[in-house]
Amino acid sequence: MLSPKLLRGETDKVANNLARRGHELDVSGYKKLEARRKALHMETERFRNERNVRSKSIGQAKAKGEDIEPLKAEVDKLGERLKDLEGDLKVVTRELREVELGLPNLLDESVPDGKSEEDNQEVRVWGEPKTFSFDVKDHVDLGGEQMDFEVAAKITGSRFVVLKGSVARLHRALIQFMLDTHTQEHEYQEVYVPYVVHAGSLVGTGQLPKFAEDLFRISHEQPFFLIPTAEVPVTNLARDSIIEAEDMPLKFVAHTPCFRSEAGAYGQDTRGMIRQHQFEKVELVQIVRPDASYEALEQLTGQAETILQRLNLPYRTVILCAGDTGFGSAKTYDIEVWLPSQARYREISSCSNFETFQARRMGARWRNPETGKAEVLHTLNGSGLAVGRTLVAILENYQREDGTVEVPEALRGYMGGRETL
RNA sequence: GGAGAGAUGGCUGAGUGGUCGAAAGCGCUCCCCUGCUAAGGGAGUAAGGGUUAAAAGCCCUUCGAGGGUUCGAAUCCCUCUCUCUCCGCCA
Repeated sequence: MLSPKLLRGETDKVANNLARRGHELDVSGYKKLEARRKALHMETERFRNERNVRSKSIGQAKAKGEDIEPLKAEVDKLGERLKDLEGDLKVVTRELREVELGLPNLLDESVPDGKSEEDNQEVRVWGEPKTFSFDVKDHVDLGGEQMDFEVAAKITGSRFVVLKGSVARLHRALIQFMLDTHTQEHEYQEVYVPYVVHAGSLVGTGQLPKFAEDLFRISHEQPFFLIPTAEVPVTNLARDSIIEAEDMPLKFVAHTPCFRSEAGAYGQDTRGMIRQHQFEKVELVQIVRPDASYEALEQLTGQAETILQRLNLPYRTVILCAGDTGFGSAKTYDIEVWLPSQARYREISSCSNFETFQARRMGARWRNPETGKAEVLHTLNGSGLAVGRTLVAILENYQREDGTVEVPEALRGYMGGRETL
């Protein structure tokens, strides 16, 4: 959510920034609504004041033993009008909040213009796409019987997978390796969190109210959802709280499954493990002082890249252009790993600075020692990394001519010393 | 699942219809005193919003959430959520 003050005070400026994303803010509609809210608000306050003052005088009159009946009747009438006003104000406030919750974040100045993925800018490239002297197979062929989409479809449906044997173990090894690296070398605290969250948490991180169709909703009575990313429960750790400056930055890493309905992705990446309804991810989250968030974004992105470097997987990092930057993000780097079967880079991590966008929705603040006040903090997150896609990248990049796959050196300790899958 | 207790400011914790945005303590800030591994005294200290060029001041809202009673609710009633204790069940 944007600062209501900023939105009110500099509506046109905000509209211009949002236009870079292709989001059109209805300025006159917003201004009209806001003007109505303000008028109602002031009128309501006036009536409340009147009521409070008079009620107090009734109390005093009663204490003196005076007749208070006529006074009561008078204030009673006032109360009726007040009730109407409060009702109207509530409706308008709710409408306005709906509008505010639907607005994406402001973009950082360093975000390049552009409409789509094609306008993203390469920031750096690491490693070189390996050349193969034979026809490369994709991960589905390489996984063979140990990557079973058919049985998963029987159990559940499309976009699920069953992993077996050494592929299942490699999958688990990747999780361990990522968690160990981030906790031991990058000083993240490992956390275990709920995979089911209520709507408030999703509003906090920005998935709701706008992107409900991307989520799996469970339970009929209570609005519970499966998490689409660990970002939701982990960032919400700071919900409704005030963090002391000396405790910052808070750095959390969590491994969780992620569940996405992938509505609207029909026909995309239907083969293999690239796009699944359920996948594992190791997620990095930082809760930081506002003046430190951009430094933290660079750090966090670099930490995610470390994993690919250790696995010796070629990748590149791009900065997302205005049109491709996610709803809540002010600035996002995507890390893309090289997939030989597709002969192109594919997203494996997305690292974003949300500035105050999520914190404001969540009520997450920190105590600024300079002002002594509780102020809205900044949140960031990034995949470190998407486990399923990392598995895909390993299978494809480490394949041999005979269809076997070499185990990356960094993972052998997690694989009982095996050198081949 | 059954029975009971509770939810108050950064924290602990008083407060059962008006003078309570709320005692006290802790913490924090400032000042005074003191010279020795410290302590003592005083003052201030909830958040959000409106009015303002800004501040002061004034006003509104907020005592888990939502609804209700009342001229007036932290305080009474209803619903919900969460926490704790005991019993039952259980990975």
